[in-house]
Amino acid sequence: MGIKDDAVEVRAQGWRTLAALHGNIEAALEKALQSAADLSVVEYTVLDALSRQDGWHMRMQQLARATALSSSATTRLVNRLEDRGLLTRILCADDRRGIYTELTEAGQKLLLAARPVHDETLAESLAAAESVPELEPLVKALGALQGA
Amino acid sequence: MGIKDDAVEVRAQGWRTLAALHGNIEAALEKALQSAADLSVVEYTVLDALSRQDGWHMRMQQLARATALSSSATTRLVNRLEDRGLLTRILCADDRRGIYTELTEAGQKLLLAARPVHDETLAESLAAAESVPELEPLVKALGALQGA
DNA sequence: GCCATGTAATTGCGCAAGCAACTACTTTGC
DNA sequence: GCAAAGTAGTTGCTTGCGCAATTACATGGC
Repeated sequence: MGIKDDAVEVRAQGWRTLAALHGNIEAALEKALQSAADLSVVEYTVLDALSRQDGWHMRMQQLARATALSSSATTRLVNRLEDRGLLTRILCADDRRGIYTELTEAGQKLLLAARPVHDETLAESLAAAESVPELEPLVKALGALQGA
Repeated sequence: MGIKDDAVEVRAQGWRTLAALHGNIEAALEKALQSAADLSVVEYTVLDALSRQDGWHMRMQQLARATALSSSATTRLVNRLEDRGLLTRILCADDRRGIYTELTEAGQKLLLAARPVHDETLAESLAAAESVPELEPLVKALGALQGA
């Protein structure tokens, strides 16, 4: 076991920890958002990303990147949200291939209702993870990212 | 904006970063493992978890927890791997409801072939993420977890 | 011993994801 | 100008997931 092998093992361990924490948080958010606002995590992510965007509109590809989804999945995700009246498609004037998505009133309203649930659930999940020995260091590190 | 509101925003930002990094790594691993060993990330996770277990066997529920999957998904995941001859089901003697899964020779062999690919891809993904300003601090923090 | 309750794993079903093929539009090269 | 190559978004198809119901076994109360 040389230094190099250790580094490999440290990375693998770090990745497992990251995946575990991610899974925990996502599952908790999924459940909470589903029951509070009938939104999945990605759906919330879209609404949230749109609301934090200047002008409140984004192109499909930006959305795909923001959600780490394929473009086909993004299309159908936007379809679902549009069918529910939470956002609208707007054709790009300058590039007629492109499509902007924009939050509707209803979308903003739902997001405002969902955000506290999201934030609280996130806080709870992180707190819970902090009492899991395996996850605790990563949670601390996460909190220290911007926190000073 | 009080201190409390800042904390909320820091957590949300941290979560987005975590999710983004997780997504990047998972996508890269998915592609690499798929083409190198015809394994998905969860499938690799199962083989790897089994190999790092004393006696090389785990119960379905442990596997479900290790992979952050539902029990039904775990059943089908084990089915797939069993059909390919990579692991076998073994009935528990002491609790006849329980089922142990155990790596076969072929499973161990495939894992040994896949592991270098996994580790290299992980290293590359982390290196790539380090040059993304948003992700860089988290990658550093991850490396520092066990790394000293 | 026996019934009620609880737990382990599996199966039916609906849904959302990715890939590949396609359409529509834009840009590049000549 | 116009053909060739590139880019944005959508659709058909397959696959894997979670939830809820089910089967098989274990455990506690009496």
